Amino acid sequence: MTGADEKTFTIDDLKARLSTKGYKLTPQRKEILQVFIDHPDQHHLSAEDVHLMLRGENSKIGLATVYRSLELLGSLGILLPIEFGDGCTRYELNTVDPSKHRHHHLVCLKCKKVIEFDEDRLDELEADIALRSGFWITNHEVKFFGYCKDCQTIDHNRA
Amino acid sequence: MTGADEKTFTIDDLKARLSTKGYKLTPQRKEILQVFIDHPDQHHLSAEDVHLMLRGENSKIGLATVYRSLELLGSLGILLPIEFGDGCTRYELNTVDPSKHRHHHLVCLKCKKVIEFDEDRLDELEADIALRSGFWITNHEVKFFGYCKDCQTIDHNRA
DNA sequence: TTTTCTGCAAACGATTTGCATACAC
DNA sequence: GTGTATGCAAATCGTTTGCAGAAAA
Repeated sequence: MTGADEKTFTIDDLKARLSTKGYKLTPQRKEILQVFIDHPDQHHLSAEDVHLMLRGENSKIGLATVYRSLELLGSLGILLPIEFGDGCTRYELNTVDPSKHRHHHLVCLKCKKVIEFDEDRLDELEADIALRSGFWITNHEVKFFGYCKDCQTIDHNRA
Repeated sequence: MTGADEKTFTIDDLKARLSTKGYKLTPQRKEILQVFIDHPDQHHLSAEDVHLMLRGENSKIGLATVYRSLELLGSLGILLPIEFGDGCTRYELNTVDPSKHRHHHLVCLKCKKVIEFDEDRLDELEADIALRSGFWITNHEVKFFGYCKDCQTIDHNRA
């Protein structure tokens, strides 16, 4: 559902952004970005997800390094953090063109399944809000909550 | 900014919803709902916020009970959970009319300030998504992230 | 060489849970 | 009375941090 051919970040981009801010290009930071590049289908990776995937590839990276690197890549605008209320912060690869950021998440309250939508109709609203609030808006996030086809049973009150 | 005169839930509503599901109306559950009713200005209360407020009012309620009750009131549709990425789940009082749920949150990435907006333009999009996905959508959540007037300094990369 | 980065383990903070008692129904 | 709810304390889980050694620049 999400366009898989939008331009995202490369290892060279990582190198450039790191050095601009005085950070170093380490193998661990490359490995982590590579995980996101190599798995365009698996967005929404948590620190533990990334850690397990790298360990599975013979990396001996530490979990703390994964946490630190995910936060760093987030602050560099290479990854975007997202919260689905499942108790951990997840990340997805950002796109180079900020106007291409926009997609929605549709979350099933019962099975926790997450579906993505590319479409966005909030640019006008964002402009209004920026104007009225004086905020410099850098991103927005839309989530719809409900029950997917499979989970639409009689009682929706108890998982 | 949020309409303060929209109809929200009362203790009687709580009683009704609890008994429908076989839950008991306890003084603790009443106290907690009352906190939200008594402080329409202070939305976004965390479990610890509620606990401290009640302790300040001579209640001897336990923190675990606050957590359990907030989740219960959430599952009854009386409260709505929200996440602002500050490390804890917060709740706000729901409105009786589900079409009145809609408001946005504008979050400053630097000072963590949260501003609310009533306006919503997503009904049409929600209908589209429901139709295409087969989801039964019960709520949606929109957050804009950026930097408030006070925090618009030169370097936005480090808090 | 100099400073940043890493891995480990311990610390941390929010939330959950086990259990005996207390209470709503 | 009976089963649910509470309070407490201990346990849990995701995440952060201190520190000594390793490695970019």
